[in-house]
Amino acid sequence: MNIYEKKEGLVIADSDLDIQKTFDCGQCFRFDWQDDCLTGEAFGKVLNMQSTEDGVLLKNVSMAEYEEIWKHYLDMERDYESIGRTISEFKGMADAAERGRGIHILNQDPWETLCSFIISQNNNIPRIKKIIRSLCEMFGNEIEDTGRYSFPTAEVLATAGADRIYETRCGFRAKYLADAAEKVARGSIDPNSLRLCSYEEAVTTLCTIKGVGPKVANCVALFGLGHTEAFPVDVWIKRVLEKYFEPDFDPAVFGKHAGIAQQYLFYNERYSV
DNA sequence: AGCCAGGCTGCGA
DNA sequence: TCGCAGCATGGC
Repeated sequence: MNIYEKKEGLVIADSDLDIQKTFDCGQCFRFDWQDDCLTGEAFGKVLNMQSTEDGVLLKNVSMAEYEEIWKHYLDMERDYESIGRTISEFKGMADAAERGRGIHILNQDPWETLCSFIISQNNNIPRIKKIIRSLCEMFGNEIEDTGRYSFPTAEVLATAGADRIYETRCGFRAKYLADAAEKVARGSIDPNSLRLCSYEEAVTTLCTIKGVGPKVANCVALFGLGHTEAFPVDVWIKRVLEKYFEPDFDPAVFGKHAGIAQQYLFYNERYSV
């Protein structure tokens, strides 16, 4: 990998990172394409990316900002090529690992990830994105006159309450978001601290929130807490497991790479071909 | 028009 | 403990 600054921004060269796969594989709902530019919000900032022949260009990003925020967000320090080789050695994984090459597991904000996947239940991706945008516009703050809004804090959502959250058209999930906001605002759950405890403890804690079950908790563990052994099972993954694996197959065999294997399987089944 | 969506809760057996 | 209807809304 080779990182350097130029006048448009920062270039990540000689990296396996594929922003198309990474941001279009359903782990993140805050980015959109305009032509070949990918723009969205994370950690209260706007990020603008483009895949160029030199590598991935992060527009108007300095080396300092990259080091401080985006390197970790984009999970640039993990050796995905090595992990991909390991995963592809498991029976039935070679194809998925090959097609999923370039996917990174984003290190998203834990609180935002929790809300995003509460919203995701029994929902489709375009509408999930729409609801999250409404939440940000109604309860977040505008980021430097960009017309884009930060994700609201738990305190703001707790104060707003289920009735006002309902105005985002999120339906029955409003009361779930309100419960999550209340628990976090009161301090009975601290999403950031769940990064530091075990995967099992994080999932158990998350499941005490109304509307959070095993699938949502595993998505939060994987996409927001860095617990890469998480293996979210949704309808797509259930289908994959039934089609290609033995009935008694246990994803725990992937160990700490289970979440990455899961993303490869999900992407392969859902998006490729 | 009608099925389905990166599921979960609450109920009944 | 397991199975399953119901859930709000809107994408396709």
